[in-house]
Amino acid sequence: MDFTADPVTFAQELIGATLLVGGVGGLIVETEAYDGEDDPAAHSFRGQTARNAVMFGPPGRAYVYRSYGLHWCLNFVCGSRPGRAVLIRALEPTSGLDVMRGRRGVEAPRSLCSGPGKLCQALAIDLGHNGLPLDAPPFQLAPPAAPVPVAIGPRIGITRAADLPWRFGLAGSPFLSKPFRD
DNA sequence: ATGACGATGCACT
DNA sequence: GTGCATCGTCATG
Repeated sequence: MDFTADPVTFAQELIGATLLVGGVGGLIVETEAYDGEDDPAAHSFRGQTARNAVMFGPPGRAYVYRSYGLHWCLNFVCGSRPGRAVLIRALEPTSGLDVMRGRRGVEAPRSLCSGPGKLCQALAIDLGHNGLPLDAPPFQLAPPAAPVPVAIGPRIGITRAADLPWRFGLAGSPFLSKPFRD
């Protein structure tokens, strides 16, 4: 995977890619792009801080942060300029289903990783993963085996720049955090 | 030192 | 569809 691609491009390229953490995970079916200091919704919009420092480091690392005081969210730092990242929002579980069921406390595969906080719980991602390279254990990342149909829509859960169509998903997938409007 | 506010998920109506 | 848990981070004083 080309981590130097800009986030809007990279977020689309990630749809259909395989993400495993410690052998547990699945196919990436939903992502969002965050485009640095030009993007009012990005954590890096107001410059570098202790929390978002990883976003200003080299691409190809994991940026992990806590959301609403209780969930973790996973991003892939990317691009040729600092402050860019792609939020991983949902997976189609393919490996380690029982492990994920145990961590999540739910049975239905479609409820295992259908949201940024859910997938971090299912893959046991926390602050300890912040800054780790994505091309080395415990991470395994592989591009899509074949081209996939990508749906496009506005990003979720933000108040600024909420109109930008920077959410991407596997068209028609039942594993999305929320369906796309056709 | 303090206060406002989330790149959410879940239970409940 | 609505309400709320829950706390780190950041801007402000």
